[in-house]
Amino acid sequence: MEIWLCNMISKKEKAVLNLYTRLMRATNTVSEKMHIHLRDHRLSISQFGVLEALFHLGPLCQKDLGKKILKTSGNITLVVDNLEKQDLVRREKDPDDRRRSTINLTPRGNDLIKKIFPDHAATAESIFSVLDPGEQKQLGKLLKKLGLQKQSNLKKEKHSESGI
Amino acid sequence: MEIWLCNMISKKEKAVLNLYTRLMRATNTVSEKMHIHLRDHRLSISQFGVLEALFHLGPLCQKDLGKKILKTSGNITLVVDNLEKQDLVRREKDPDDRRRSTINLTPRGNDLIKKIFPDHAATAESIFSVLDPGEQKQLGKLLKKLGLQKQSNLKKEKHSESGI
DNA sequence: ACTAATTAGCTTAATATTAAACAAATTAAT
DNA sequence: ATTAATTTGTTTAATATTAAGCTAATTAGT
Repeated sequence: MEIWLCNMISKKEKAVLNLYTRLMRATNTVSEKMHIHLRDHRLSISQFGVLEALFHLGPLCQKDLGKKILKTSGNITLVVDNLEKQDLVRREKDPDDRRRSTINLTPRGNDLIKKIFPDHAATAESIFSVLDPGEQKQLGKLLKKLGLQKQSNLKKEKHSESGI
Repeated sequence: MEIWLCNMISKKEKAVLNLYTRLMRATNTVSEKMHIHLRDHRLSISQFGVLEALFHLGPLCQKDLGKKILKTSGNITLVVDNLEKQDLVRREKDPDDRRRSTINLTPRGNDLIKKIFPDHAATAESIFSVLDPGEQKQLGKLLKKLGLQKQSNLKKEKHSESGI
């Protein structure tokens, strides 16, 4: 069962692939759980991400929202469209730069996110409670290192926004 | 900017949300990089996952493939359909259980995965090389703990009163 | 044997996501 | 000032994904 590995990849690469798998599985587990309570409010993860970002950071343009929730601009257009249909956010033309619109929470959107955010936080705490505080801190440190890598390490990128 | 946190969530919850964000960002960074070289072969991550699973584990039924690459059964049906169209895998009726079909790699599929797998492994190694071996081991341990949690920790109902 | 429950896979409908091409507005270069 | 390059957001087309419901096949309980 393991013989094929010998002539294709090194032991080191095998260990790293295992690590990759674990990262994907952990993320999958966590995302699924985080998604459960959002479904009760008919919010996708992206929609929640937008509401949360606006709630925490105040009004943002779509570009910044995209950077925040790690989605493409076309996707943000749709997410904001759908949130606008539900009267949770409102586009407002930026007078200083007429390419931009500023996305604002409506009172309804503000109420909603204020209402469900504590649940969101409690869910996250419950999920990560399998790790003790020291482990959580350590995990955070390692994930930060991993997430901060720049695309330029490998191949070319499409739109290199600095923050991600 | 931080005042709102005080009366909504605890410091502990805030730390955990930060950890959650880092997990998502790290996964996003890693996935994007892993995806780059697959695009050159016109494979989605799911498609590659199926080929890789078959390559490593031998023929599998769709249920097992779903467990392996963490996708729903309906999705597996489509992924296998598309791979079959490209003559990379082949469904074979299981004579012992006629509900099942066994998914096999075709020679073409076998050649492809054999050809691109080393690149895949090398990419993974490059991505995770920002962590030293000790850190990688530690990260693996923590992610395993996180990924192994069972749904039963939280609420497991699929749809609540609202029905969606 | 008969019925009920479960399982595997498929289908359908709705949504999500991306990539690519595009228009309009802004900024930089000369 | 005029042109070229960049940026922001939208549109479009293709694919991905899930949830829910469905059929057929199998298994378990009686």
